[in-house]
Amino acid sequence: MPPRSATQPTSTPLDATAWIQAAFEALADGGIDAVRIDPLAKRLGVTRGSFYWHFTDRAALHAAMLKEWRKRQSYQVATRIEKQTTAPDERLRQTLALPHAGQRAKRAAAIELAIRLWSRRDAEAAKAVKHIDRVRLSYYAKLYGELGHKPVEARKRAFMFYAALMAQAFIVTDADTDVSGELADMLLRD
Amino acid sequence: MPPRSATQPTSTPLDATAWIQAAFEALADGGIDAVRIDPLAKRLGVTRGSFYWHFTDRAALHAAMLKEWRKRQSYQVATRIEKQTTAPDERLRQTLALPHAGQRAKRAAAIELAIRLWSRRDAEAAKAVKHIDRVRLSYYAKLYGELGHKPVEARKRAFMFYAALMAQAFIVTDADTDVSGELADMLLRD
DNA sequence: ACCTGAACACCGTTCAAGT
DNA sequence: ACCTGAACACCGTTCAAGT
Repeated sequence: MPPRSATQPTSTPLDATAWIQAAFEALADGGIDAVRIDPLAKRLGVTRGSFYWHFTDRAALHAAMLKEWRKRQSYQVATRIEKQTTAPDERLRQTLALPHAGQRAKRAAAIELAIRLWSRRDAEAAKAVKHIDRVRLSYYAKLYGELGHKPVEARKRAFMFYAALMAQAFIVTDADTDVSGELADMLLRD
Repeated sequence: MPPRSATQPTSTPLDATAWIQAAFEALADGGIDAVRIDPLAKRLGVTRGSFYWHFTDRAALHAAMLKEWRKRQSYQVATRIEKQTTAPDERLRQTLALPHAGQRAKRAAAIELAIRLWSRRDAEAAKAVKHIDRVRLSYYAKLYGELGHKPVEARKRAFMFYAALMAQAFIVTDADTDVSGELADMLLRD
């Protein structure tokens, strides 16, 4: 049994976290249907049976994934940017630049997409997506508010901003045609 | 092998129709996830393998089900009522009374619900639902138009009418508290 | 505390062989 | 034309037994 590398040095006992991490890997690769216990076990270098020490069943893993995603996204939306700069328009610009941070961003986009697909057939996933959308939109609206826009206008702009952000993450584009700068100018003018 | 009764006298060779019919039975009972080849085969009194003479795979069965549903619903929306009466308001009243036609109606409602659930995670199912919704709404709007309402108003009323029809079919209610009459009065006044 | 191994159950799919 | 039977593959779940 060779694997178990990306997660642990070489054969420390696994914990639930390792399974969740592997699950996100599979999710990014093949969507929620690819999150199957048997392949995950192989990937982690353990047997199928060991999964059941950490989770009661597959549904429990799914629930844990959603919880983790909610946590990560709620944290990221503001904190990562807040630390780097304080001007609201700079925060918006930097948020818009995030999808270009290479491999990490690609994986994040894949997970984002997979969860949104999943949410079409799973009520819990749908709840998580709805929640995160609300969190993000509120944050962007807050920033636009700080730029002097009235609440209704700020909400509208926040929506357009979010749409642009999504589009950037999901639409396939050549690396050399990065338009995030122009996009930012557009979304921030007036 | 005893079964194969509801469909055929006693052991005529099956055709695709028999599988589709059994599939709808399973759909009404347990949703799209209950439409599995193995249980269907048992229900039909044949082996799993025979399925593959009629369909290339499970997806083909799903596609056939949607095609059949579209056909049936497109036909039913108008034809069944058109034959019985000619006055538009009477047609609306009779449409509203349909969900009370006992066992048949219950099964239809179950299928309707199952397909709508399914449509949340299946693009083809979603297309079928969208199409049928359009067909139904157009028909109701046409009837309201014949009652003298202007197009926009007719569309609004058609929507409310459709909503009421759905609600009647899906909301669990005591048999003795049939409100379809009052509903019809409300939806047809002015 | 964490995992193996083996077993069971349930299915989708394929296909040669039957009638 | 329609179906059987057997095989294969892939998984979820359980659980006694190991360390």
